[in-house]
Amino acid sequence: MPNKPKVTDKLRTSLRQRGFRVTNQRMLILELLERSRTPLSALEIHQQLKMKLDRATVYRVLEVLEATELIRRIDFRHSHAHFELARAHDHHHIVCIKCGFAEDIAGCKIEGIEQSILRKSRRFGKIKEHSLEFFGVCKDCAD
Amino acid sequence: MPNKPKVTDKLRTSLRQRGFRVTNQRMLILELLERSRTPLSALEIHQQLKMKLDRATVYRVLEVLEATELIRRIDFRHSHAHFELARAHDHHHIVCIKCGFAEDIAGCKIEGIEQSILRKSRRFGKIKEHSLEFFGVCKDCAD
DNA sequence: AGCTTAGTTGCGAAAAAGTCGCATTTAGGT
DNA sequence: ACCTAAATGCGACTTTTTCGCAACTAAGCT
Repeated sequence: MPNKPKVTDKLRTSLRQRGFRVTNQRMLILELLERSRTPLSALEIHQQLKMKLDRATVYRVLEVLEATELIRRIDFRHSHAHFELARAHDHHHIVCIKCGFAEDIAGCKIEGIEQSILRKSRRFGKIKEHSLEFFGVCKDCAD
Repeated sequence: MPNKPKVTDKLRTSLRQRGFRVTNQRMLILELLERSRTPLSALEIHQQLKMKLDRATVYRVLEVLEATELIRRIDFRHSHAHFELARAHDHHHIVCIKCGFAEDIAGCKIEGIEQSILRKSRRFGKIKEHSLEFFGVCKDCAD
């Protein structure tokens, strides 16, 4: 009975606020990322939505969604970016340097230190985002 | 009178320990990264050492130097990787999302929490590295 | 509901980033 | 000095990302 369509509502307001339009392609990608348990690459997004949108559009949509802070870009050191829905910034990732397996780490360890960083920086006045990833060896790959 | 050639000495031992050879190309890249005040991309490294080594070699050397933990890979969200000398892990970075300018942040905020992460993880037994980058807006780009 | 138009998309091309196979060269042990 | 496995250069190639432009469409206006 209560609200199901949370992400798409947020999409509407976030995009409109900044003069962006609400399009099918943007919906599709955002919903896909919402459903996904793991961060997805541009290629994975394109493959899962094949025939629905163009590869170039995937990149352009991801750019807009990132700019509106609806999604977040993540670096797994795989030579291509991954993206995930920007829920509350409440987790980080740990990635296996051998097999690439990635797992969430619950809890954000960073909030609170951003102010002290800005106080010390000569050149920066604002922090909008951060990324914290750990790289290790998963138990399957341990020798 | 005391030791000047620190990094190259470390290169010798680190490489030899793992059965890698000490080559000119590996020296050149490591020394370049040592001299550089900022992390460099593969392209920048290749350009600065042009005529001394091939583009493919740059990537292969970077892979080896990263594996031996002599250098570290950094993600500035620029769709290509950057690399810096792995001194003590004593700093992070802050990157302007508008102009790309990057600055060091002194002091590592992470050491100490890695153990608690491993205790909670089902799949990981070892953390070898982490990356912590902040993304904000530098004063020149503030509107 | 139709008109308008600026924002978006698809398409094709291309740039940028990274990888691979193979012949040649070289580090480092004997 | 010789031998051999490791590393490099070269060229081709794949993957990842970006771009220009014509066609399409969201959303404001009447």
